[in-house]
Amino acid sequence: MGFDKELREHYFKGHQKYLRHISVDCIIFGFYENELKVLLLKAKYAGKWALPGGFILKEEHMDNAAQRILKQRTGLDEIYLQQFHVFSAPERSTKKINQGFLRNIGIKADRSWMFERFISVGYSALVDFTKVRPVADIFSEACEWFNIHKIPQMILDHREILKKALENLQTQLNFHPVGYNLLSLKFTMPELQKLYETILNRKLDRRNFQRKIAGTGILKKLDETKKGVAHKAPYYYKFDLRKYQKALKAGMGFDL
Amino acid sequence: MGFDKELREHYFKGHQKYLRHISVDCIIFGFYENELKVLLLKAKYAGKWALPGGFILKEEHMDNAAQRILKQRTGLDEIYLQQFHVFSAPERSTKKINQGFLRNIGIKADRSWMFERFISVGYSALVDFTKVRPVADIFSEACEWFNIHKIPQMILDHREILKKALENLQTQLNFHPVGYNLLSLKFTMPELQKLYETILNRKLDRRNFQRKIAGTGILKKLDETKKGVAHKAPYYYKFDLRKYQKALKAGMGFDL
DNA sequence: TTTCTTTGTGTTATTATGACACAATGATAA
DNA sequence: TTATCATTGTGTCATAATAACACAAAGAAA
Repeated sequence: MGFDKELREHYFKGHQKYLRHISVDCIIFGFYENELKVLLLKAKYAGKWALPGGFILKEEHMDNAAQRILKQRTGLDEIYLQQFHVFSAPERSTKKINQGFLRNIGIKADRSWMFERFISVGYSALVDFTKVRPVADIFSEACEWFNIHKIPQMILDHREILKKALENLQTQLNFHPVGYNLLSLKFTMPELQKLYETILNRKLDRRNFQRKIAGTGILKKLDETKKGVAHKAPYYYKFDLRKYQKALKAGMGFDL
Repeated sequence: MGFDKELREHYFKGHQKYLRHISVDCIIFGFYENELKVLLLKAKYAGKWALPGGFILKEEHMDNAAQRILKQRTGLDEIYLQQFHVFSAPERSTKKINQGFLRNIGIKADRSWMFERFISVGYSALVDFTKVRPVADIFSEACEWFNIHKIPQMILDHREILKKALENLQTQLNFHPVGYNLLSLKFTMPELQKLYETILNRKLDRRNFQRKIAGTGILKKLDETKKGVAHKAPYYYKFDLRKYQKALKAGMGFDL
């Protein structure tokens, strides 16, 4: 079958295309139905889940490698992303796991470049959940969203990477356009607040939140209100991109 | 001569010891005579200066590689350091520069691993200037401190790396023990303030600074005052390490 | 003894923050 | 048709943090 041929190709000839010892792992954050979610892949046979990842082409910028990988998994171009940490423990990628995987699909390869040690650079990506069309890679049998607080068993140190990514998202909240990238173009104030609450994992005062956000001037209130909703309909807002980016550089100027 | 033998060894056999394609570059910050300084190496023949750097042993944690490199350049153990960014532009390390260097010292080697592309992880280190004993490496003819605002011509993208390191130091100021690592055990309030002013590159109000720092409870005032100084003698202070580390986790709780 | 610069310790006006109240809205139920 | 009720929009107030500023104490130098 075609997949196996592609896999063999990868194990035996991948080192001609990619840099050795370096990989990229992406944490793709989305926000849907008031939940913070991450996109994960189910590793074939292993039964465990994995972060979307890949390798760096010999003449490719690492940021572009991350973009390429993200495009393949989500279908989206120009995703907002940033590197947040390098994971370099020598024991983090073990030969055994990879070899076990190969045996399962009937490939014998003891000296593949894939068995060498890998140092992985973690990238954090913020995407519009509704625009993503998840696609599994050749190592995986599924590609699905998971609630950040209901993560399944994961391979290698991927759980640890995920944890670090979330911590990073929390501490850097005021320096990155989470609202713009995780929400749709139009959104209501309660939606924006819920996003912040979900990321920070704590309640915020509704009135103070509104005052502080409004105080930065990054929002444009629309005349339109949300339709078909019980109780009082909230107004829609859009970001004032110029002011948003300006405010982010200075760190938004408020604590929540 | 011994150096050349070591160099040949490195170019021809280094790939047996080290991971390919990955290097570590360190920005070593020190504070002396009210100036923020960085430790640089003068590249042999090139005439330009370079960041202290090196490679990762095949079974070594990247953090340990950085510690090992720092130990060799400064003589110090257990230096405070943190990774801050990965530099991965494919054109950042050019074959030409390395080959030119080799020609200058009379070595012919077209296919050395050193000519392959390198992705470099930037580490930021905070050290006690007075304890450092600078030592050049085999690629360098000198190892010296430079004022952060008087940086000489540098090789490759090292200037850019330095810039990013400084930006990182500035934005992360409240999350890292700059005072504890850059000053001596005993220090005066004006010294601490000058450190902050130098890093942030702006003046701070003397009285407000003192109040905010004192407010965190991270300082212990000593009975001793500084001797042999013109005008009123300032008191010495020490850090209350327990409270310092606690305060850092929360980000010090103040803006300067 | 006087001068002069720097340190130590205030005060005050302004601004930001957290805690809280009430009227307006509009779908749903009576 | 009207009442209900959860939710939104907007406001107030007490408190805390901040910026701006003043003056006395120290102690070497003149």
